[in-house]
Amino acid sequence: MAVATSSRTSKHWSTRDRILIEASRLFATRGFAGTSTRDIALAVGVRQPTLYAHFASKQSIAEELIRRDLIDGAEALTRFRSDGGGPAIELYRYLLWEVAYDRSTPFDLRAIYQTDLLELPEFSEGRKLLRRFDSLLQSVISRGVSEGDFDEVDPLLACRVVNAIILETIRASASGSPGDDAEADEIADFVLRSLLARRSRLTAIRTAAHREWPH
Amino acid sequence: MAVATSSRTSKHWSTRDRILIEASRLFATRGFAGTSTRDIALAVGVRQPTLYAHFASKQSIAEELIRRDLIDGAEALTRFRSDGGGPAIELYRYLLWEVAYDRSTPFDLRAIYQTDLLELPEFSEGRKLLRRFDSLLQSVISRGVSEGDFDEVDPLLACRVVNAIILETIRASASGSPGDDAEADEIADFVLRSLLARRSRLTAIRTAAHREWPH
DNA sequence: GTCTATACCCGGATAGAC
DNA sequence: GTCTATCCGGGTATAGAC
Repeated sequence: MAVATSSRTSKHWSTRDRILIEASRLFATRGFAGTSTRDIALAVGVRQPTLYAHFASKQSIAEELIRRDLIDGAEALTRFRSDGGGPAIELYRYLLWEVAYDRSTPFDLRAIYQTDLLELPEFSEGRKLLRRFDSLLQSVISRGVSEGDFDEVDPLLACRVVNAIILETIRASASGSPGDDAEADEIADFVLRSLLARRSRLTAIRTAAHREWPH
Repeated sequence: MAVATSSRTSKHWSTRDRILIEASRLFATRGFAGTSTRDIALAVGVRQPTLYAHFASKQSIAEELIRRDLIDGAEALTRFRSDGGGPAIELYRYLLWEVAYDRSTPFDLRAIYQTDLLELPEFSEGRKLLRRFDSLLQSVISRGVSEGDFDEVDPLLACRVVNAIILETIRASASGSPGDDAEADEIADFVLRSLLARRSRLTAIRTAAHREWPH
C-alpha cells in the first residue's frame, strides 16, 4: 500500500520524531479532535504520559507539524522566485517540488489543511504562517497576470484553486496510490494549461522548469 | 459575514432540520469527533437528550447529511447527462449547478469531504454513495476524452482535480466570502480551459451551458 | 526518559417524569 | 417531544518512583 522511500520508513527515528510521524497519520485519518493521546502513544509503542516528556500538549504536536510544512513551502516558493525564469516557470517548479515533497515526507499532512484546524482560535501561529505562504503563492499568480504570461484570471480565485489541487495531491500521496513521476507533470500541466495565455508555451515551460532541477 | 439567502436563514425549520443545520456547521468547523452532542443542542436551543428524539445517534445525523448531498449531486449529474449536449456542456452545467447548490443549501457540507469522515469504517453507506457519484463524474470526463472534446488527460486524475475544486467551492461558500454570480463561470472556465482540446470552444460551451438553465 | 497510578473532566447515550 | 437526572467510558494531563 504505502510507498517505501527511505525517508518514509526504515531509518532510526528518535521517539520525538516517531511521535510526530504517528500523530500526523492519526490526525489525517481521524482528525485532530478524533485522535487521543492514547492512540498516538499506542502507535509509537510507548505509554501515554511519555508524550508529555517531549511535547507540552497534544496541540503543540500539531503546531510543530504545521510549522515544519508551511516553513518548507514558503522557503521553496522564495527560492524559485529568486531562481527567476518568470512566473510560469516558478509556478511549474513549485508544483513539481510540492508533489516530490509530499511523497518524501514521513508526515501525513492532510489534517492541517483538510480539517479547519487552523480556524480554531488556539492555532493563531499556524494561521500566520499560512497567510505568509498564501501571499507568496498569490504574488506569483498576480505577476503572471500582469506580465501577460497568464490569462486574465482572478488571482485570488486561481490561488484558491491551486491550493485545492495541492491539497488533493497531499491527499493522494498519503492514501498510498502508486504515484509515478509522470503524475507531477500531469498536475503541473493541468494548472498551467488553464492559466497560460498562450497554451502553446506549455512544452517550453515544462522543459525549462525541469532544467537545473535536481530530482 | 454570512450570506442571507432565504433558504439559509429565516424560514421556520423543524427541530429536526435545525439539528441538521447546526450540526453541519459545527462538524465543518470543529470536525465530527470534535463536536459534542451538547454543542449541537446548545446551538439549536434544546437540551442534549432532545437530539435522541430525532436521531438514533450522533453518527446518524452525519449520515443523513451525507445522504442528502451525494444523492442530490448524483441526481444532477444524471439529469445533465440526459439533457445531452456533450461532455463539455454537461460538465460546465454541473459545475454551475454545484456552485449554486452550495450557496443555497442551509447545510455546511465541508466536513463530509474535508475530513476523512467517509474513511471511517462505520460510514460504509456514505462511501457507497460517494463511489456512485465519482463514477458518474469520471464517466463524463472519460467520454469527453474519447469523443475528442477533451485533451488526452488521465480521467482519474482529472476527476480528482475537479473534485478538489468542488470542495474548494464548498469551502469558500461556507466561509462566507461574498461570491458573486460571475464566480461560478470563472470556476467552470478554469476547469474547462484546462480540459478542452480546443480552447477556442470555451465561449460557445459557456453560452450553450447557460441556455435553458434556470438560474 | 519512561514507567505506574491517578485526578478530574467531558463525552455519548438512557430512564423516566411531564 | 422535551425535560431533569444519571451512568459510565474515555479524554488530557500531572505526580512521583525508577
